[in-house]
Amino acid sequence: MTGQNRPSDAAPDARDHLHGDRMGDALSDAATDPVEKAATPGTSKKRSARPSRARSGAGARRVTLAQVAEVAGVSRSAASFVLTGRTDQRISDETQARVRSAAAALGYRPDVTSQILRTGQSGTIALVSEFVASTPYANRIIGAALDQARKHDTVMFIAETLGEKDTEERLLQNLVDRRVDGFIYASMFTQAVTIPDVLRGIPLVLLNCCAPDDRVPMVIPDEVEAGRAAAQTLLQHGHGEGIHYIGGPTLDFRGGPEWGGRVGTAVHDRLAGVKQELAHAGQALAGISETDNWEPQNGREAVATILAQGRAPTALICANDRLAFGAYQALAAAGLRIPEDVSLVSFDHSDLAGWLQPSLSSIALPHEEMGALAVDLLMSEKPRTGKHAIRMTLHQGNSISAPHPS
Amino acid sequence: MTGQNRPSDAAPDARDHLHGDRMGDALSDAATDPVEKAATPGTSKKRSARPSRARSGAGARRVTLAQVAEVAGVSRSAASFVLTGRTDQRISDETQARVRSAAAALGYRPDVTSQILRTGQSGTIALVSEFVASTPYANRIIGAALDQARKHDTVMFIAETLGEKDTEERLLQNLVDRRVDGFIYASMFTQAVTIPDVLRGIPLVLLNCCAPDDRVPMVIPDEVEAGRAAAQTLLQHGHGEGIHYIGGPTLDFRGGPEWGGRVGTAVHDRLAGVKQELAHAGQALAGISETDNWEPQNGREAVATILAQGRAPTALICANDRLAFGAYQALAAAGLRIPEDVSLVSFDHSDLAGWLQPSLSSIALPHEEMGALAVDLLMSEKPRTGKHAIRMTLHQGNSISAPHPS
DNA sequence: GCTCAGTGCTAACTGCGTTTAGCGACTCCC
DNA sequence: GGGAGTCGCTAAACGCAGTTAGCACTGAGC
Repeated sequence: MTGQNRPSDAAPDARDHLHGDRMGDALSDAATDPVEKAATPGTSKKRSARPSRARSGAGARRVTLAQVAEVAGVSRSAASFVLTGRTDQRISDETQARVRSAAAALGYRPDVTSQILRTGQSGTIALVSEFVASTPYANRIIGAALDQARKHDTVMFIAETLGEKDTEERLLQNLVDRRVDGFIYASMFTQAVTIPDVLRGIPLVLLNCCAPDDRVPMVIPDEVEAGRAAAQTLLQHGHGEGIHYIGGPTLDFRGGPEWGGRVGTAVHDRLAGVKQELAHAGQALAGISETDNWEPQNGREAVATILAQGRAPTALICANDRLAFGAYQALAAAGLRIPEDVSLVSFDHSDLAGWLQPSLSSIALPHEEMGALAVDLLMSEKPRTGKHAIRMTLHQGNSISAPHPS
Repeated sequence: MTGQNRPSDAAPDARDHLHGDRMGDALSDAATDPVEKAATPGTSKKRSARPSRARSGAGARRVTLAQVAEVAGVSRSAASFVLTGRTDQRISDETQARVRSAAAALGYRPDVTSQILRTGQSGTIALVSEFVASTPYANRIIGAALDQARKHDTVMFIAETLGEKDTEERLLQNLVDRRVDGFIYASMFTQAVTIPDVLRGIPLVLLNCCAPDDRVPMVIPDEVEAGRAAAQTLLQHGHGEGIHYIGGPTLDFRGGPEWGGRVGTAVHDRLAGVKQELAHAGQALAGISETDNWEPQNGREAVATILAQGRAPTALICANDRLAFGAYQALAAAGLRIPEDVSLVSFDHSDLAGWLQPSLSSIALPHEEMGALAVDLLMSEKPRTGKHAIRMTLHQGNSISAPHPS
């Protein structure tokens, strides 16, 4: 990364470095190595002999506080007091004006690194997840969180671990080293997590995941309520005996077997809510199709199996939109119409729900709301701790009607 | 963000700059809470080799280089030389070993902020984009880039501007202030961009976008080649006269009218490649359906219109998978079978392609490859500048067959 | 004439790792 | 034995802003 790839060939700057690997070399023998190579690119052996002719172009300007002070004819301290707005220090209005205009004239920007070094605070937060940014399922969490951070006038970084503990450790340590002031620890799908040790002692909000520690605010979708809503809308349309559930409670995802259908997961809670609501109306599911995964293929297979077994259901509740997509395909293949022959309701309300024909009634995963709330909680002085269950709301499509009189 | 939301109820940490009684806290705390304490360890004068509470827990308070040096019985300079692996400095093997074991014993981690302040380098890169992380279209760019960065032993941050110039400016400035060593400036969809001034003078790679400046490496998909491949596969299956293109050249997206169908965009190049290949075989498109957008609805409407006009095409080339999805729906509604009656080929090879039945033949947008290459270029000493066109490869589905003998 | 409070500012130190200049001790060589 | 060279290390400066202790001065009050 030396420098052919510069938009400006004018000015080599201090960033020039070669990729020797300093820390790595130094400590490679220490197997237990606590001082792991902090990915510090080396300046070691042949440090570029380039004179750091420093600033020239626009990007390189580094006006220091000392320069501002000099121009304003005051001490650095005074300049600092003015620019940091310290009201407990007495600086005459006239001097304040001089400092401010000097700063403006020089285009002074405080050096963030020094500020961090001195204050221990960076004024930034980070959203750390395994796969939220790098997969197409929960991205809107990110957009909403960024948007909210902007409203709080805070810069938010996104960091992604790709699910590897080792990477996570390094990444978090690096962020902590950079004095990130607070963390949002997010998960692509709702699950239980262990709070990494590195984060202890730093403001934290869990997003779409939960931990046993009740002192941490956790933002999760209210899946039970969502399940109830799904059942309710079908009941309201007159369905009752012929409701079949696809998705099932045994889904393993990545959480390992012990995670499977535990309380607090989409897998468990959506179904639990459905059952509750039906029971409340004196009904019960006609059947449950457990699927290994929640992709269209699984939906197709499940529906095909159900249909092969005889009586077609009057309605299907699918654990997510992709399963529902598969159901659409299988129903079409069997010559059954939606919603005339079979009604469908699903969860997530992804783009897919709007793409299908007829459009799919789906209960939205409130990713936007969750992302925004997580930021609000992190930024608040005294956040309410524990679980914050966000309501999942039904987005009506055209996939539900009264049951076909059979 | 003061700190009720702490997983650790241990009181103040370095982040609460209560500089008044910090020391007191640190000491009393060392007594009561051996685990992690935030406050800066006493200004060190007397206290010699404190017990190696090592890296207990994690918020474990910063061990400084001075402490390592003291334990090892050398000066800070010597310790620094050893730990940074400066081979030009003469330190005996024995001293080196002492320093290293002291560092290990204390769980020393260099303070990144100080390193940056002194060296002007942070050992990190950043991927900045408008909507790559926050929308579900190009996420795999991120996963691949992260993965590659990890292979280079470098931490990569992700930053997202949400398309606002103002936010972008602040974000980039912030990252530059933090001495990010290099940038990948990425776009959700292929487009021309203006390189922000802040980035001048800093290693840069453009990803999925391009700029007039030839000194910058740019990674873009080879859309013309992709268009040719799409046409070619249809020609090979015997199609010729009845090929219809959906997507059109007038798509505006967000680029403004002057951007529309410009060379170097998916909008323009895919179609251009198709035309080239057909012309080469002495053929031409039977028709082009320009659509305002590239969503399923647009595909449905386009196909409905084509069918209403009379002769059904033998094959459709759709500018992306979502358009193709709409085409599937419209063809099904018209009772036409895929591929028996109409063949389909499309671009992007998103998940959707695999979900459809029959599976959709689609030419992959090489997001993984692009993300990885961008990182490689950024990390390389002397990257090849200018455009790097990445091959888009056809993923065969079951949506193409020989044309129906009409 | 002297204290006292308030005003307006500055010198000096802090954070922490990196880097330069250079010092004492020893060896080598003519 | 005197100069040069090497080895192994240290003191001190440096990067930059934030923070504390305190100084010089003015005007009021007794």
